[in-house]
Amino acid sequence: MALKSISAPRRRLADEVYEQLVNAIVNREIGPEDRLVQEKIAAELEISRTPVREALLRLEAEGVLSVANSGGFRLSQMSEEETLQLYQARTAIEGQAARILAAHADKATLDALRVLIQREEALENPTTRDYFMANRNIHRALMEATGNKFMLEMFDVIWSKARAFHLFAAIENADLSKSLGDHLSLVDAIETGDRGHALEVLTAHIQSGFDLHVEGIRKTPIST
Amino acid sequence: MALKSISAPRRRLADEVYEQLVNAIVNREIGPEDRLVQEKIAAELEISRTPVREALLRLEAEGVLSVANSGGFRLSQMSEEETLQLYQARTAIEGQAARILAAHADKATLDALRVLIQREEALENPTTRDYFMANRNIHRALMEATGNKFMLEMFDVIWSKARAFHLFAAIENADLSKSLGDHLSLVDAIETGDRGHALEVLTAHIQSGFDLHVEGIRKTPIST
DNA sequence: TCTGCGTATACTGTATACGGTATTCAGTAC
DNA sequence: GTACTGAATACCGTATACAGTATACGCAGA
Repeated sequence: MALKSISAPRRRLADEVYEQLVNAIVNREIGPEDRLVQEKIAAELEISRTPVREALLRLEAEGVLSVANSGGFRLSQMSEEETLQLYQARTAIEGQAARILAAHADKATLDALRVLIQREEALENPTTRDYFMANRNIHRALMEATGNKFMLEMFDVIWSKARAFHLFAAIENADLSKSLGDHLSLVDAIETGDRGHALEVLTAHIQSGFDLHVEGIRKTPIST
Repeated sequence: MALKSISAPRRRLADEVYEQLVNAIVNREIGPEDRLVQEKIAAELEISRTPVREALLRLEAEGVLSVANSGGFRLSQMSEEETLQLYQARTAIEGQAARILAAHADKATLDALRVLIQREEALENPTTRDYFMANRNIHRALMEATGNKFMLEMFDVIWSKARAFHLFAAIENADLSKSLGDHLSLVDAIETGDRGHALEVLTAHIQSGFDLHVEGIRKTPIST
């Protein structure tokens, strides 16, 4: 019979709290000055402390929050050095994906990627957030094409941090708007089947995003 | 004054439970047939369900456990396909580390690595677990040398899974014993300063571990 | 013996209660 | 005014209590 698994796959209140917190952080409703206290949040949401605690602990484990000296949690701040490291990590994951695709991907997969890229890049009156999402969707599609669930997980972890710390965003704004079509040439590089080449092009692509990010602050290449 | 910070940095009961569970899994005291139920574990450890629940949920998030159909948690099984993917992920992280080191590392760092490798490989009457730990320590030292905390985190995630699922172990047994000195040549490859070369040598090293692993089962290269 | 339904129970998620610890603040001595 | 001490309090971690849900089991009817 066709009626299987309507069940939302185990929805916990903690998940809800988690999402609300992430949204609040992304929308700048929670600033670096705010102290997040279990009881306060629980009262605000009119639930008990238990799920709130779970959500906060999860965010702490992910490195988004850290314990404040006087109780409660604070947004962790990401230093410039750490930003660099996050870009390096991105290169590790996405670069390997490019290598895998260069070696394995068939034409149909690559063409599907091209279609998706063109769709995502066709933005009208885009906000910064739209740019972020489009860029993320494109890069995530590349990851999905490899079919590697662990690497996809890591991709999501990295981009969650980016979102929480408002990275990969302002940058990509400039990037996407002025170098539209860049993503298509990534696919071209993959299609050559040359793993090394695909890796270098992907690395350069991410590097250019990073360069825009630190422009005027300092000049350090990501891996090279 | 010299009396600073005795404080154990926030020890929670949940951490304790978590460790005990991981140990039990690694030591095969928990098999794929066992069902892990919050109340049972809590009773066994003579604590309440709250910290137990937290630990179980964490292990679920890490993919080590999954919910059993009739309540409780089970060990998740890793398929051969997933094993391949884990090796690919390993290549992504450690390969990028090799690239970074090839570009940046100074001689002192590399020499320190060489010393560590020789120390770790000097095993007497080693068990499989000893092999695993030595191999892990060596590879982890490479990661630490890059100074990238995100990549180090991902390394730990990958190797935790490996430990929980008893991977990277039997394999490395043969690997280490018969190709002692392989790790030193990794450092040599890095010292050439050629990023591409370093990456390829590292990839080949991991590939050979994987090949041993699936030998006689099937032949699929990791990324190529 | 097999099918189907109803009840028991097993286990979870959420709420609440309790006890401890660390920070803060006020009061007192200098 | 400054420095120290002690009480108040704010917050957390753990235990326990409660309620809902899904699986298992037994019994009635064929």
